[in-house]
Amino acid sequence: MKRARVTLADVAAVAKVDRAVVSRVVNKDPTLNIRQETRERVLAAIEELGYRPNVAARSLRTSRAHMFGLFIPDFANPVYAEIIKGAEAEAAAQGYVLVTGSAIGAGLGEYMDRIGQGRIDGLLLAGTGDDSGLTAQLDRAAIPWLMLNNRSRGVKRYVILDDQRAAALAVEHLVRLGHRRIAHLAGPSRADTAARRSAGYSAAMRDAGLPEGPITAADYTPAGGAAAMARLLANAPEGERPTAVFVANVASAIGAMDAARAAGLEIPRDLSIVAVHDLDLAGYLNPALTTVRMPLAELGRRGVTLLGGLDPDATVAEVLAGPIELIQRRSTAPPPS
Amino acid sequence: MKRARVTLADVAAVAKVDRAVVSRVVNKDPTLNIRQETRERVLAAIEELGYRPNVAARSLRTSRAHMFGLFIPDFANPVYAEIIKGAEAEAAAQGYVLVTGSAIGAGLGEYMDRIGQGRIDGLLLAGTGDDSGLTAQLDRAAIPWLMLNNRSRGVKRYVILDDQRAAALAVEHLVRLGHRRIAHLAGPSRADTAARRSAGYSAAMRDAGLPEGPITAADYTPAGGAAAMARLLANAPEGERPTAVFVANVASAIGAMDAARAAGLEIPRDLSIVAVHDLDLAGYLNPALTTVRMPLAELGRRGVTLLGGLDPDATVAEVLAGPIELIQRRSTAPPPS
DNA sequence: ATCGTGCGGTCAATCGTTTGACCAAGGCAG
DNA sequence: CTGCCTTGGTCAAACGATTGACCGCACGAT
Repeated sequence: MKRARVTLADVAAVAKVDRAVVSRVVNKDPTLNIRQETRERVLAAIEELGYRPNVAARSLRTSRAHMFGLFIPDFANPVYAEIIKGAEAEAAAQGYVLVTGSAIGAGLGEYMDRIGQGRIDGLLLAGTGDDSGLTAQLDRAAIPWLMLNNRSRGVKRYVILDDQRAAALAVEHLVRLGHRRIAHLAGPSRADTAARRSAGYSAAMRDAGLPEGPITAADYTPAGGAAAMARLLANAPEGERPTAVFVANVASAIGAMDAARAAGLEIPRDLSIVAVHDLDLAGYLNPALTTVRMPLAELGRRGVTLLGGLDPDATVAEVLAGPIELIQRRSTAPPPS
Repeated sequence: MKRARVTLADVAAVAKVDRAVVSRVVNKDPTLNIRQETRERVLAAIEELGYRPNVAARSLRTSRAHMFGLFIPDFANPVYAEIIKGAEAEAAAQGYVLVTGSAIGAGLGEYMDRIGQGRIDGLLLAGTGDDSGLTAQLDRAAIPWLMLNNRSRGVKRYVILDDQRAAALAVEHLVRLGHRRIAHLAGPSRADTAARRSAGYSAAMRDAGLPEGPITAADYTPAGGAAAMARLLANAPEGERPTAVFVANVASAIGAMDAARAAGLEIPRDLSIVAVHDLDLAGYLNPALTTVRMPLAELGRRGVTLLGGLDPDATVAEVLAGPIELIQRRSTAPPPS
């Protein structure tokens, strides 16, 4: 069992050529002039020895790490799982490795310290609030970065989804069912997605000629959704309780449904619920949750693509075109008559 | 805006010392003899220039990448999210970066190719079936590896949880409630966790003096759980339908509950359900799901710890001691009388 | 006067790849 | 015969950090 690592020099020795030739063969250098026979000798030697290029040496020399970073707030949020999948697939297609890190314990700053200098060629920031000190630091290190699904103050590089349209789709669905008192369970006030969905809600209500219902902020978690729904129901004057709620996030919606049940309401008979982001899970809930599907994987993919050919100084402001559709299930129905 | 990266040599020049001194200061080399004043000059220069060590150069020289890999089947499975969290926290504590990859598209083999040689110092394999060719390849590359929550044929390095005890806890809970016909919705037949939970189920049934109920295999997904539950109910002779089901995984359980409802059963009145793995979500389902909590984050943490000081040839076979507890919620109740 | 030793550093080889520059031999045109 | 091009490679200097070996000086002991 040989376990000393095999280097270019070893391969070169076996193939009886210079290291340079092996390197150029490995990297398919088009400027290399080589006899077919020699090339085969080299390839055979590589195969025989099981040669794999040493990435450390390679990236020291080329100053490209062939890695992208993806920073997310929390792995437990399945919304990010979709984004990761898309990003990972695209990174793999480009021959890059994706290293996903979360805000566990420390924040992005500490993550960057661990990542160190020269470990990644670009960084995707998903769902991270604005931290202008940090983006400045990234700029100083000349690391291209891009915000996913999140803009923040003064930031000039992001790609987002059309959350406004998603919200409108949800509201229009409720309106079509006959609802007139439609509340909004929004996301946390710091989140840009929350703001965009709220804007979509407001615009759609206006378009439908309806007055805005109560709006309550909630974390993107079941617990947050439950608490917010409880508050929303407690504050509604008797007889003016909303007949439907547009929830900004599917995780909150799960908690919100539970809180509504705890308040004695039956879904969808007494209250319709529709939420943003379609998860596998949504169809198996009780009742199955009506959602708006967003192209999350596509967002991850697009992020990596952009990062690939990005001038560190470039400006990117893109709203991803992609299918956004309403998935109707059992949690929405006409209002009680 | 200076963006040429600053190297040891730059710092050394500013501090008017040799590169070696700077290196030793950065790495806190205990053999270094240095005047306090000089050390401060060096630290000041580092601060002033914003020096960060270049990881490529460092790992080329030391042949340690300060990265661990973690390979999982699917990011969308929240069970892995917990493991990742624990592993990431521990890796961070050790000054390592965790690079988590999934089986997207290609398998572990292709992942290893992208990771290349020398990019990671160790690899954690979570929930990956046996692939002896691959572990052999890892051994050849002298990369320490460890299976998490999964043993496979002939593999001598793993750390697992006490799934057998978890299963027993669940079954005992059902028995205590008075159930006698307890079915088992197992995991996929290839999964080692499924086998261990099934063994726990069988042992607990035996201990309780009860005959094993029907056992059906299901993927660890809502869809898999739904399909399996439908099969299980269809196959049960009238009048001998189980009054409770022990489900091997929480994701399957969500689907299983839905299928039970679709068959006209009410939970827990007609059928009690208890599942392995406690997720945040479980408490907000309708009805809230009784689960067995497993120390998943601890598993990830322990994996990294072991990987840290691991001789590539060592044998590890550990059952993680950690709290396993039943979280009783609304999905379990005494059987119909 | 000599030796040893502790202090406060310096020197330079090394890790494995990449890549611009260079070169020998053969062929062919003038 | 000379000059020049093409083919098929070779040479060696980087990339940036680490680390064992070494060194000059001062001081105290013998």
